[in-house]
Amino acid sequence: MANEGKATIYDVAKLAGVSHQTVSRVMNDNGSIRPETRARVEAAAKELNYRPSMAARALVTNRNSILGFLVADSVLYGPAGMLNAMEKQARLANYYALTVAIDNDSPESWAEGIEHLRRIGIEGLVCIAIKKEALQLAAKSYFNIPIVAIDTEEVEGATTIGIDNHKGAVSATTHLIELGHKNILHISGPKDSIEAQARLQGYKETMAEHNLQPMVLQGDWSSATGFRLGVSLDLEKTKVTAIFSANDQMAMGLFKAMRLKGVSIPERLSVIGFDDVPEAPYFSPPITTMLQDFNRLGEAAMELLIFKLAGLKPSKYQALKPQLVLRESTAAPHNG
Amino acid sequence: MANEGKATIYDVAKLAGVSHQTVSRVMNDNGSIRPETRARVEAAAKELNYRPSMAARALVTNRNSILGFLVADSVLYGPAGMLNAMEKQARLANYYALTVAIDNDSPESWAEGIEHLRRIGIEGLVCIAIKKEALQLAAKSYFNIPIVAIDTEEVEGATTIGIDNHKGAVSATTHLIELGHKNILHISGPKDSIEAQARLQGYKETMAEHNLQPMVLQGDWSSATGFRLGVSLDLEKTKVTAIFSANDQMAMGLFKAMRLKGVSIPERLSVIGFDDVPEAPYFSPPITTMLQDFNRLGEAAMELLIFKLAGLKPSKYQALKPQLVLRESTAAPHNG
DNA sequence: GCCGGTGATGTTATCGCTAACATAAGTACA
DNA sequence: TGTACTTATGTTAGCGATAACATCACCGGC
Repeated sequence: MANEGKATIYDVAKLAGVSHQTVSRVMNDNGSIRPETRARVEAAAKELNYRPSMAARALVTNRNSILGFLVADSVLYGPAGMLNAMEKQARLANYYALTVAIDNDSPESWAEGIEHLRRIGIEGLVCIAIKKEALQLAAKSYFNIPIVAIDTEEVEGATTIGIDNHKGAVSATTHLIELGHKNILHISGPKDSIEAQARLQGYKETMAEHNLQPMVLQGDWSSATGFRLGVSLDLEKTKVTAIFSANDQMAMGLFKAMRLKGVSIPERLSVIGFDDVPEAPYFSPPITTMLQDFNRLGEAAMELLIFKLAGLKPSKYQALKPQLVLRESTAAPHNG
Repeated sequence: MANEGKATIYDVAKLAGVSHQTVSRVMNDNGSIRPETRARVEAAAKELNYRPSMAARALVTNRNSILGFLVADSVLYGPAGMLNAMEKQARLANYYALTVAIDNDSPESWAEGIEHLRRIGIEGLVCIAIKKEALQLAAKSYFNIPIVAIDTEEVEGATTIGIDNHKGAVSATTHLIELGHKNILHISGPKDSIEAQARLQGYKETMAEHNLQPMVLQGDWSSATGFRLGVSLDLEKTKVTAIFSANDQMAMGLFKAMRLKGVSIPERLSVIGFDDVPEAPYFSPPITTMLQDFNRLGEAAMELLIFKLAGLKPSKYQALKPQLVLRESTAAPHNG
């Protein structure tokens, strides 16, 4: 414990009575070593509390075992959950997770974050919830390392992975239609979000399939906007009886607006959300929503990246389908 | 753009017509350099798209500019927000944020996470929301680098920083008392959380000061437990008219239980939470709570760490006091 | 009994930097 | 006008690993 972290490969070699190269071979488990020698080296390493210098290793191998995580909105439930899952997964494969948080709305922030990662040099990159343009910039700067992007548009130089937002939106919309609703409004996510667009598309197609007229209000993921849209929405005039909100946050804002207007959910208005945030069961009423398994998604993304790092061609990725979670915010329309 | 990231200090030196050491001096801004020489070197570096090798630098300086973040529950709003703020702050000072997520309930997971950080070698460590025992283990393993811990018990070898949970609890309790409540219940956080204990203490002291009888139910931060406790609580028998919940999550569960029992908030029961999660304004009713500024806290913690890294004695840290956010879940008791 | 092959180990060079010392050209002062 | 500093730069050594090549037993087959 005394000379904490100071022993080098030479110290170990000396104590074990072998050459430093033999120690290196034992540590990296390559080349052939007599079992007895290996034992001696391992004992010496343990006694000296030896840990190889990552810096020295990185210098000579040109690989540092660090993966970069470029993330926007890391405070949100989804990205935070994925980061968590991915770090654990990366660690299992002996990789380090270096996170850089950027601001989706500031191109300057993209460049800064990417430059930061370039400086330290990373072996692979994961981009989470970042804008297409930011991803493109990253891909251009990093064209020689594997990149996995989660929930983004396809971009040259990066492999994209995500949940099947389209199918999720179809399920959500179908649920409302099957309950008997005809005037179904969609509150969408921001225009520059690929997930938002996929959900919008799924909604529109499902409506069209049932010969129903789509109605869309543009949102931005935030509860505040959900609230604002809810306040200004005229249910009488539009005859809306159900709303598909592109995420749970906006649905929360919507709920509040409806409470204020005295519109009861689900009797007068059905609402379905998307994500299944932890708070969802505790809304008033508990919200029916589409569950996304961020944990699995994070794990899948990391597996994919590690595959690519190993130089293997990953098998085609099977997009995860969100699951309908039935709670109490949807019901049949009040007057058929 | 072609030989991406491959230029070395020697290439730059050659192009600029100087020695590699001069390049080093320009890059590190030390020693004296003729302005004209500096300009030539900088131009050469730019032309070659030169970035110093962190590995080589780390090898020789024995410092790698990496800070470790040991975090539990990184998915929760608080820790996630702090991580975000701290990474940005660290980046400003040219440090890298390497995150390791551990499981507070598994000592094995602590050891694993800490060993991971030890392997890569870090310059400083931030511990967020981790258990006392885990922090002690970390402090023991890292006694030669600065450690800053957020929201933990004081531990030898680490500097602790946090918000003033005690004062926050006093404010929350006082708010209820000033409204006229006498039978005030506290739903606490887990026993092994220092924050929970400080809040509990603040509650008890305030009650005692006003000659009121404290009542405590043991919680664990989760909405599910808040719900369970709310269901089993007999308001008639206990005469409880107000509840101070140690966090907003549990309050959410409580709200749901009360809705089910037909107890209206705040008419029949006042509830105050703690944290001010983003969803708080959208609860039904919007919840009165104690705001914690996680952003500021994260920044303060990082400033502290950077101070210590520079070898300076940081000035005494001024704990941030949570702010009362008045919303609609508290009111005067129904019958005076 | 000589030869090529394999298994186990040692030796040397090298990765790209910074530290420490060396050098050369001014600059100030006696 | 030489000594003593400062300023600006160059030269050499070494950080702690891995890679590549060298060495030396020992083994089996002819």
